[in-house]
Amino acid sequence: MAHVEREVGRFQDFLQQQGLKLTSERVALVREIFSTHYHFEADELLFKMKEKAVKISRATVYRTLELLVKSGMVRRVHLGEDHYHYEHVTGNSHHDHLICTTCGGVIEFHDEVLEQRQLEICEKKKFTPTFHNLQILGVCDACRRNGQRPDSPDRVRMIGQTRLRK
Amino acid sequence: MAHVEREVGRFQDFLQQQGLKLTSERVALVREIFSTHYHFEADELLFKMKEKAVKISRATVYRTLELLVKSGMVRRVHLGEDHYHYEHVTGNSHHDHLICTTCGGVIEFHDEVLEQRQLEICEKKKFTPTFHNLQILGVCDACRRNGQRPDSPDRVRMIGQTRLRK
DNA sequence: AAGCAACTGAGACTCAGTCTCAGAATGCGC
DNA sequence: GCGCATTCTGAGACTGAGTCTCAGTTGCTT
Repeated sequence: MAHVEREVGRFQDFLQQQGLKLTSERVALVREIFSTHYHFEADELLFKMKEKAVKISRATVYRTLELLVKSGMVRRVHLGEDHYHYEHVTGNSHHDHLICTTCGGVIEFHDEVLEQRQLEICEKKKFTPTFHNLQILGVCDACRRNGQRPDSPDRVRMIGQTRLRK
Repeated sequence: MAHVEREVGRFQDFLQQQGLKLTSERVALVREIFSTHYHFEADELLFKMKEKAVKISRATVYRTLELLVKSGMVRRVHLGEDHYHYEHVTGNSHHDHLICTTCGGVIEFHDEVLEQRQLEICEKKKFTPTFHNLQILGVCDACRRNGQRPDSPDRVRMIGQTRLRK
């Protein structure tokens, strides 16, 4: 919990610095975000707040997420679905994702070799990178053991669209 | 043009094999897709057809794209925007993307070191990969020379949302 | 404590993508 | 070449994530 309050403080600093205000809605959202979910969706957050009988409108959820992204405390990521997900930014630790197309689970990893090689590629192409985004889709250990075949004939559709939906 | 007709043939083979029909709309779309655009959006395609006075409904565009994806001739990709893009699948050549957040341009690349390393990571995590997806966002050579600063204070918002829009 | 800028909620709006269904076209069997 | 089941198409309603607007509210500076 102390940890969560530290995040609230960080956010307050950011807001103050921008001439913005720390409202009760913003505090509630930051607490919710940093007390549990590592990866989450905007609608999920909206739902959780409603569950807790804290009334916060959709517009406010999106507005606050935008501020959190600007402040660098939260990052917006694509996880293979057709809408955004968000995740905490802990320190500077950039990482990428393995996404199980069977259970929807997400495994994070960070690999220096990969990072370095990407920089080399950018240099070769005279490209100045600011950010990157790698998702590897497939089947996790648990799902594979449960007899899920990773390579069904329909795999293209699975990955592209429906599998992760709903 | 002969090249385009070969793609039409490939699509016809696929349709036949699935007990589906080769309609004039499908032919027109395949021709349009494979005669120019390497990367394209569904709406862009819809617009181009309207421009050429070929009347094809949105539903048909999306349905045909779905079939092309299933046939393996086209791939659905995320290019950092909040909706899908599509690209040709030429042979088996998988590749990833450098995306310029200033001009919206896309540079493709393929790198075996990167591919290999990803497989190693998956192995270590007991993850069975089927597909992956890497975008590196940044500023291309031309835009950098034009004095665009890659690291503006607003960079997070730029990358995450607005920059590529519209 | 006042005042004003910033904030909020409700709901209208947008935009990509999907679905439905009645009418149209394809192509297989003859 | 023709009939006809099957598949396709277009129009437009629908969905769901996300954005915008505006009138009323709240935080914070003085």
